[in-house]
Amino acid sequence: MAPSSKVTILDIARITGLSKGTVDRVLHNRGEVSKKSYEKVMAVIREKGYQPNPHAALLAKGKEKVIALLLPSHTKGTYWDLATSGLCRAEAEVEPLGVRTVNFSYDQYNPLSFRDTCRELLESRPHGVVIAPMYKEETLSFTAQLSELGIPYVFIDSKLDTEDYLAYFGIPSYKSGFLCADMLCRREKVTDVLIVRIRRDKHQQSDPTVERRAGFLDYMREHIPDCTVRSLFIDPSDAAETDAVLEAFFQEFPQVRHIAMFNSRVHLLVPFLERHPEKDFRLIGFDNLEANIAALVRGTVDMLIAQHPDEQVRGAVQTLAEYIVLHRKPARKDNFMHMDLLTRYNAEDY
Amino acid sequence: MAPSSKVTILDIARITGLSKGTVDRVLHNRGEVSKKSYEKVMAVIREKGYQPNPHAALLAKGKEKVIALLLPSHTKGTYWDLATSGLCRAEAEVEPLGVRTVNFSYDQYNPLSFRDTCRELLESRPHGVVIAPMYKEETLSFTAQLSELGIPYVFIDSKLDTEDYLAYFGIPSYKSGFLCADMLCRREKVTDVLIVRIRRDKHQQSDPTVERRAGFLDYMREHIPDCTVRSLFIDPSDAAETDAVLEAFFQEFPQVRHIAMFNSRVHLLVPFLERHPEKDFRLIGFDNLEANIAALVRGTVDMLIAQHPDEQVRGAVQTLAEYIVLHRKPARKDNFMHMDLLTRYNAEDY
DNA sequence: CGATTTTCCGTGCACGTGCACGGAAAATCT
DNA sequence: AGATTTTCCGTGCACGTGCACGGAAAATCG
Repeated sequence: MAPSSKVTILDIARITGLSKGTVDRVLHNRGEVSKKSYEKVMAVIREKGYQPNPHAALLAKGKEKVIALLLPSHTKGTYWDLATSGLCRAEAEVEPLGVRTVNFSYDQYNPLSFRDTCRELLESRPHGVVIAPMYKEETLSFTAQLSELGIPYVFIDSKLDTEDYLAYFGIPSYKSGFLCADMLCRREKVTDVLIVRIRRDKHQQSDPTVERRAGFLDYMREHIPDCTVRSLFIDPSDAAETDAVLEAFFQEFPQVRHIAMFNSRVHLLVPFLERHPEKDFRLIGFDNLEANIAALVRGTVDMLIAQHPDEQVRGAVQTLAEYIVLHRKPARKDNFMHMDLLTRYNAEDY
Repeated sequence: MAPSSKVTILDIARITGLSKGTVDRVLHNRGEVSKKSYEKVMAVIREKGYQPNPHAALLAKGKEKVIALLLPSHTKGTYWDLATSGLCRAEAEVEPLGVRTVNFSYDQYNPLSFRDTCRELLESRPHGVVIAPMYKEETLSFTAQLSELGIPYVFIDSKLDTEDYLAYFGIPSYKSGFLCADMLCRREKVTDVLIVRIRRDKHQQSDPTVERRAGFLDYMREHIPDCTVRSLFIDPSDAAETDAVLEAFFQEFPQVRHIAMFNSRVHLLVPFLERHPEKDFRLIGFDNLEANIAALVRGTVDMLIAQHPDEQVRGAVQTLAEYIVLHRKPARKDNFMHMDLLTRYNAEDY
C-alpha cells in the first residue's frame, strides 16, 4: 500500500485485530498497552503511514490553542506597529486550525515592564510563545521557564543562543549593515560619513543595531579605508535637542554629506535635513515606517532597508500553530528574511 | 449576546424550535423550507452571528477540493521554476483545509499548447483556477468559460481586464521599468544605454515586459532626456548568435556601458560580459534565477529586480482556498507585490 | 484455592456538520 | 368525503478522533 493519507485509526484497529481505543493509546503513547500490542500497532503504522486527520482531532477536543506574543508595545507609527498587519493575516490563517493569539506588550525602554509582562504571560499558560527579545538576561530566564513547562517558542527580530527555540524569523543583522554601507557608497566618492545613533538605556543588550554597525564599519574598512566615520547621539524624545546637535555638528563638519542610521528613527532627522536642502544630504536608514516612507518619496531620505516585521510575525505564528496543532516541525530553524531595499520608486506598494 | 463563534446549528435549532435539518436547509438555501421558518432562522442568525465550524464541515463531507494551476512549464532554472517553492508552501498551508493542487503546464511559446491545456483543465472540473495569462484572446475565452461554470479564478504575473477575477497577484509592470531606470542611472552620469530584448513569437500579447520598457523610457525622457537609448534583439535559444550580436554591437558603440533587460534572461549576457571585464559594464535586469544570482554575486550583474513568483503563487492558492472552503472573500482584489532590489549583498537569503 | 489487585483493552459517547430518508401536515384533486 | 399529491420538516447516520468508564484477563496475595 502506498502511504496514502486515507488510513484511519479504525483501519489500523481492524488490521491489528485490536480496538480503536488501544490504537489511540499507542498513538498518544499514554501507556496502558502491552508490549505485544504496542509493537503490532507500530508496525502497521510504519508500513501504512498513518496521518491523523486534523479536522477530526480539532473537532473532538474542541478547545482552542492559544499563542502568546511578547512584543514591545506598538504605538501607532512606530516600528512594531508595522507588525500589526502581519498579525492580522496570521490570525486569519491560523483560525481554521483552532488557534488564537493573545498580545502581551511591554515598554521596550523599561526592563521591569518586560519582567512583569513575562510573569503575566506565563500565568496564562499559552500553548506557544512568540518573542522579540530586548533584554538578554531576562529573556534567557524566561525561555528557561518556557522550556521547563514544555511550551515551544519562536524568536523574531533578533535571537539568543538558547538551543531549544523552535524557529527564528529575522534579517541577518551584520549583513544588513554591510548592505547599508554599500548602498550609501557605491558609485560615489565618499570621504566622510556620519552615523547617527540613539542614546538609550544601557540595559538593552539584545539590540540588532550593534551588529549592523559592525557590518557597516567592516565594509568601510574593506572598501573605503581612507573614509572618515563620525558618530553622533540623539535623544528620540527630544526633537529640539536633536536639531541643536545636528546644527552644531554640521557647523563643525560642513563637508559631511552622507548619513547612516541603523534603526527606524530616520524620520527624526528629516526636519533638519529639509531645512538644508542646499547641502544635498544622502541619508540611508532602516524600516518602512510611514514617516520614513513619506520622507523617502519626497526625496529627503535616499534609501531604506526594510525588514518587514509583519512577515516575521506571520511566519512565526504560522510555524508555531502548525507545530502545536499538526505537530509539524518547521522546515528551517533559522529563517533569514529578505532585506528589502526601498527607494522612492518602489516604496508605495509597501 | 456577542456574536461569538460558539453558536452551532443545534443552538439555532433549539432557539427557533425547529430541527437542525431545517436550519441546515436554510444555511445552504436549498429550498424545502416555508417562508415563516426561513425568516425565523435568518433572524436568529443575524442576531447571534452564526459561524460554521470548518472542521466539522470538512470532516462531514470529506471530499477534498482541488485548485488547478495553469502556468508555463517550469523547466529547472527558468523563471517559473522559482514558483515551485511557493507552491510547496502553499500546498502545505491549504492541506489542512482539505485542498489539493493540480498542475497544468503549457509551452509558453506555443499558443496551441495553451489552448489544449485549457481544455484539459476544464474537463477536470476543478473548484478554482490560478492563471498566468500569456495569450490574451485565448485567456479571455478561457475565463469566460470558467465564469459560466461558476469556477473562481485568480490571475498572477499579469492580468487581463475581465471583471470577475477573484484576485490578482503581481508587480506593477510600468513602475518596475521606472525603478529599473532609476537604479541604473542614479548617481551616475549616463549618456548611452542599451536595452537587450528577446526575439519572440508575435503571438504573445500579454507580456509585462512591454510595460516595463515603457516605464523605463519614460524615466529616461523625464530625467536624462539627452541620453541615447539603443535596442538589440537576441535569440534565447542560440548562445553563439547572442555572443556575435553583442560583439558586433559593442564594436560599433564602444562607449556604451549601461545595459538593461526587462526579463529574466539576464544570464544570457553573462558569458560575453565576463569576457570583457575591462569594459566595466553595468547590467540590470529582472528575477532571481539561480544563474542570475550567481552572476550578481560575482559582480557581473549589477542589480536585479525580483518579483517573487513564489509569493504570488502562494498568495493566489491561499486566497482561492479560503474562498472555496470558508467562503472568505479576499481583502484586496489587486495585490501588488514588492519589487525587491537585489544586490550582491542581499541576494543570498533569496 | 479463592480473594484481591494490577494490567490491559473494548465500548460508547461527544464534537458540529452534511445529507438521505421517510413521514406528518397541508393542499389539491376526484 | 376520501384519495392523492405537494410542501415541509424531523430523525438518524456518517465523518475520524479524543477520552472516560467499566470490565475481562492476568498477576499477586492470603
